[in-house]
Amino acid sequence: MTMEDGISKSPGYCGDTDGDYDVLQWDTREDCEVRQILDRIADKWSLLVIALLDQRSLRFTELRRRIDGISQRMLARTLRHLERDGLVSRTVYPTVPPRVDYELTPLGATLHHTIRALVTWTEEHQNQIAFARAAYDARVAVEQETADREAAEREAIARDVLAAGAGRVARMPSESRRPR
Amino acid sequence: MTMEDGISKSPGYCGDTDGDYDVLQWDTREDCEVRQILDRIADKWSLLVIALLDQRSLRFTELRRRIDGISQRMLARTLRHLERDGLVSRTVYPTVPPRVDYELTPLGATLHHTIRALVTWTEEHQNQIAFARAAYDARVAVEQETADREAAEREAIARDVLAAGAGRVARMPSESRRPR
DNA sequence: CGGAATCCGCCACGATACTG
DNA sequence: CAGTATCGTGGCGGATTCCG
Repeated sequence: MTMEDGISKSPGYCGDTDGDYDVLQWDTREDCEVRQILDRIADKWSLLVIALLDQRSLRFTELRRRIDGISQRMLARTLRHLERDGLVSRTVYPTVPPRVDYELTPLGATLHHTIRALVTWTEEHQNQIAFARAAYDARVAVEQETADREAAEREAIARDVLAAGAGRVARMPSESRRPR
Repeated sequence: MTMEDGISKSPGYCGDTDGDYDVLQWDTREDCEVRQILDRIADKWSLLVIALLDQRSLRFTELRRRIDGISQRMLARTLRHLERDGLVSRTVYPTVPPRVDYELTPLGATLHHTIRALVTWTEEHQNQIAFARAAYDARVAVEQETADREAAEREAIARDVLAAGAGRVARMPSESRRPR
């Protein structure tokens, strides 16, 4: 049992939830527990699993087939994490072909609403984001191009000066300049 | 310009947002754009930056100091990603000590509510999760222990059998079986 | 079928140093 | 001050194999 990943034995509270927290101090308490939990539930696969488990309980292979990009290792890991966090429950039927069902716990069900909100936001704004990205990329590309041109120009000038400085006549080698 | 990370030039749509999407098919369209955006905004630092930028605009160093765990590299990267996605805007004041302000765009402001919801959920349920984890860990520890004991027992039996077999005729080793 | 264990590539992230 | 460039490393995640 290598334990491989960062499952800490001791939760180690760092700040209680007394309800007196301030939005402006939210950042300070960030790297305690909230951050960790957030990273866990918002990771690559957890969102998917929770979303799929919302309506009905599913078996391991069913989940595997529905998610499609996931490896059995990652699915097992994700499910164990979610089970550990009390978000999904695991029930084993000791039949001849072993069968294991996963379903959302009440706690997991409450999370689902929040997750849906996030996903919905993403869906609703993905075109805006795509547009913003395209604009940004275009702007960067232009800047890059002009920077390249200017750099080439400077280089050509430097070459010219050097050539003129180097002994003898040396006619303008500016012909070697490569406009792009 | 190494481009280092996965900033793809071409967005590459894979499913339009025609409003006719079904919750049950949400999983299938997962690995297209939504997943990518989700990973971006829910990553380790973006949430923090957006949360901090909610009320007022901040300079680079101000953000750096407030987040505290972050390296200048990650902050720069995060800010550029958010800028690219059109969630924060960057304004440069060409003063003698250069000054750069970051603030949320309207789009970024809309995201803030959703993020707050997620964080709030986490804050409200972190004790439940901690409890579930403790219970899970305890259960696993117990199972682990019993498994170890049984393994040791089996090993002892195996040793007995081998010793009996090595020593000539070997009387029925079934006596060494430990009924449980 | 439902995993656990092992090996391994790769890249995300952090620390450091340099630029404008 | 506000970054970029370079390097080193831990761990995430995939492929494979074995077990109950």
